Amino acid sequence: MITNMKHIKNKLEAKGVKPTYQRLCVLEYLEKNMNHPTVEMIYENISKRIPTMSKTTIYNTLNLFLENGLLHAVTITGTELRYDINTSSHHHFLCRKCGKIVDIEVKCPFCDGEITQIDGNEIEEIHGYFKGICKECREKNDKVGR
Amino acid sequence: MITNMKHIKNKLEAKGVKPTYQRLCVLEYLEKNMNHPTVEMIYENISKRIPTMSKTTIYNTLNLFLENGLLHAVTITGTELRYDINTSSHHHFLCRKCGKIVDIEVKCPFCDGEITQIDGNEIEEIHGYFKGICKECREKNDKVGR
DNA sequence: TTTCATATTTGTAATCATTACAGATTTAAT
DNA sequence: ATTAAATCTGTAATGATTACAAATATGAAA
Ligand SMILES: [Mn+2]
Ligand SMILES: [Mn+2]
Ligand SMILES: [Zn+2]
Ligand SMILES: [Zn+2]
Repeated sequence: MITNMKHIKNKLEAKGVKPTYQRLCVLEYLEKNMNHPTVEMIYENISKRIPTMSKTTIYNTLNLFLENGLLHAVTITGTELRYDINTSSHHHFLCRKCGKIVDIEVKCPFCDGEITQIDGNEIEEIHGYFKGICKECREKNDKVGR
Repeated sequence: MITNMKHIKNKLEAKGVKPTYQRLCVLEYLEKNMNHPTVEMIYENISKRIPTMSKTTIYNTLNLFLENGLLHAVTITGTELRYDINTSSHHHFLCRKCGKIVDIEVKCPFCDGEITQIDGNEIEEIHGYFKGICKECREKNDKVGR
């Protein structure tokens, strides 16, 4: 995947978002790190290079991106929002050991977008996620011999 | 459904939780109001009858109930936890108009408990919910003629 | 190029849900 | 009645997010 600045800039302009320096930085981070980061993670990374970057700007930028469909917010840990540059319909897995969130591709009957109603309720968004122990944490445990 | 105090008391004792007055009140509220309430909703209701009830006790009690499997927490709005006395495997629908959360019975291949792994990740919990406009809000809109 | 209105960024204060904590009260055994 | 443990209460602290106002940058008009 190409994540150069030109591509980032085009993506912003295609959505009618003015490509400021701060916005380019945030979008670049999201494209390079597809880890469903927290605001804190984004801020920590960017502020190392740009010490003047304000955390409020991260919040403002992410909310702007949300409004313009550049990303999705993931409510899963319960304590904070996670941001997802992958806006296609997919599910998630949260590891209770290492806290990692990974994408899950499931053939869910609702993800196809064919079903638009349930019990008379009109569906606009579908959210699905699993909690448990991720593959890496399981393998790590096996090595220790538990 | 029978929701008298005797039944409530038995349910607590069956899980090894000492049936104090405050705990009985909280569990009674949850059984009578299966609306996936917030802490605030529970507190507002109970504190009317028992003005001495502390909000901290509501939190403590709900966390105790969670530990003992008396209820489930639902992470769906992103701003606060909702509590669910229905501990069977089911999904939810959140109305973006009225904020109501209702149970959804879906025949999801994961809810059966047959699938225990995805991509090597061990599944312990399954969470699914939909967002949109609930049946009642849609009908209300139709009446107005929109 | 100056001028000036507008958009953006920044830092701090406020908000809100939740947890931490310590003192008061209740419970239950001696 | 004593007393230790459990529970409850009120307040303070925490942490994520938003509100807000001042500072800065942008971009068009003069
Ligand atoms: Mn994702
Ligand atoms: Mn439910
Ligand atoms: Zn893990
Ligand atoms: Zn509704």
